[in-house]
Amino acid sequence: MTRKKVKLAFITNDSARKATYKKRKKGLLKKVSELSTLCGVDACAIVYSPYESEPEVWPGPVGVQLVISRFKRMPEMEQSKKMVNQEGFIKHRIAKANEQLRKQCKENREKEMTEVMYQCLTGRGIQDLMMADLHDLGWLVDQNVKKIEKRIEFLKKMAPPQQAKPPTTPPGEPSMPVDGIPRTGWFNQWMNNPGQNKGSGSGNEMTMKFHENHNFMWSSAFFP
Amino acid sequence: MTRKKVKLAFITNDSARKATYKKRKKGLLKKVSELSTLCGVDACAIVYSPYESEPEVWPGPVGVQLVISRFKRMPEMEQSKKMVNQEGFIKHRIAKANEQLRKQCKENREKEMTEVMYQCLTGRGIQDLMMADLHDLGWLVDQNVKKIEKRIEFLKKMAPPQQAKPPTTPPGEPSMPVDGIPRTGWFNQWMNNPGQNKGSGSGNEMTMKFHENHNFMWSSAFFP
DNA sequence: ACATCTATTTATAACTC
DNA sequence: TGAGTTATAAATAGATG
Repeated sequence: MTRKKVKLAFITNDSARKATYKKRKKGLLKKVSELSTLCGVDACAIVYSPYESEPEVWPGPVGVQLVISRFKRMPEMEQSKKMVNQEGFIKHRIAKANEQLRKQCKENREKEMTEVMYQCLTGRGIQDLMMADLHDLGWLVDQNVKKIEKRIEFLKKMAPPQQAKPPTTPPGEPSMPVDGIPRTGWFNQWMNNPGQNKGSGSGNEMTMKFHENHNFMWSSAFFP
Repeated sequence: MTRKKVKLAFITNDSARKATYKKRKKGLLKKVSELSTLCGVDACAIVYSPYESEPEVWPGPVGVQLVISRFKRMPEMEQSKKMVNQEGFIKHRIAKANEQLRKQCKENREKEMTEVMYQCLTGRGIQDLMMADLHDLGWLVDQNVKKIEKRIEFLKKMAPPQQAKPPTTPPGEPSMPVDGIPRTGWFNQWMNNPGQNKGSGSGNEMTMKFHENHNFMWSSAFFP
C-alpha cells in the first residue's frame, strides 16, 4: 500500500510475495501485540507460511495454547455465531467499498466536466456533446455561478459599495469584478428562454465567450 | 496512532479503550485477511474481548479450527522452537528502538547546537557554554563552512569567474557571496592558532560577528 | 536474498455531531 | 453511543545498494 495502491489479490511474483509476506507478517504480529497491550485483551495470531516449517505466532506457543483452549471450550453453537460476525465484517466492507465507488464516480464525472468546461472557455465547440454531458455541464456552470454570487455577496458586505476596493481572489475560485450586476440563475433562466438576449453589455467574459465563439445550437432537437 | 503519538500501554480510560479496541480489532482482522489473500498463506487471529461474549476471529470459526488443529498436531518441541522466534522478535524490536534513540539523540543535539549557533550570530555570548558544547558548536560551524565551500566550488564551475552573476541561494543553506576567498578548515586552523589574526579583511560576516561582539575567551584554560 | 530509503497509502487518535 | 471527519502517525510498495 504505497508507491502504488496494491490490488488485493494473490501476488504471483514469488520474490515480491515473499518480501510482502515478511513485511506484513511483522506488521501483523506488531498489531496483535499492540491491541493486546493497549486494550488488555487476550488475543493471538497464527500464520502458516511456506517459508518456515513452523507457524509463526503471537504471543508465543504457550499464549496461543491458552487462547486456543479457551476457544475450543466453547460450544459449537456459540462458535458458529461468530461466523455471522465474520460474514457481517465482509459485508460491511463490501458495502463500504461500493459507497466509495459511487463517490469516486461522481467526483470523476465532475472533474471530467470541469475539464470540458475549461476547454469551452478556450475555444472548444460543444456540438459533439451528448445530452447527458450538456446537462451536467449546465449544472456545473450553475454551481460556479452560485459560488461567484456568494463571493460577490460576501465582498459587498465586507467592502462598502462606495469604497470599491479590488477584492483579493482566494486561490481555486474563479475571479470576477464586483460590478453589482445580479446573475442569479442565469443559466437556468437562459435555458428556459434561449432566444431572449438581454443585451445588457455586462461583459461577463466567461459566459460571453461560452456562446459567442461557436455555433451554439442547443435547439429543440436537444431540448424538446 | 494519530493526532498524537500514543504510548504503548494499557489505556486506563474505559470508553477510550473500548473505542480503540473496536477500531484496532477491525484493522487487525483486515490485516490478517490481507496477508492471507496477498501471500496465499493460512492464518488466523483470535481476540477475546470483555465487550463480546464470544471471541472475535478471522477467518471464521471453521477456518480457525483448521489452523488450530494444524498447530496442535505439531510436536511440543517444534512448538517451543517458535518461542525463541517470539523472543527474537521482541529483542529485535528493542535493538531497533535503541538504535532509533541514538539517532534521535544525535539529531536533537545537532538542532540544539544549531539554535545556539544562530543565537551567537545575533548577540549571544558563549562564556557560559561548557567544553562539550563548545566542541560541538565548533564542529557544527565547520560543517557549515564546508557546505559553503562546496557551494562556492559548484557555483564557480557553473558560472565562469568573469561573468560573476549573483547566485541563487537554495533554501536552508546560509547565503554567501562568491568572492573566491578560500576558507578551508578555518575553524580548525584557528583552533590551532587562536592568536594569529590573518587581518585579510575578507569580511566573512558570520565569523566576524562570532568573535567580535563578545569577550571571546577560548584560552588555554579550555584548550590545554 | 536483505537492509535501507522514500513516496504513498493506510490506520487511527482526537474531535464533532 | 456510534458514525463520520480530520490531522497525523504507522505501514509498506517499489527502488536502490
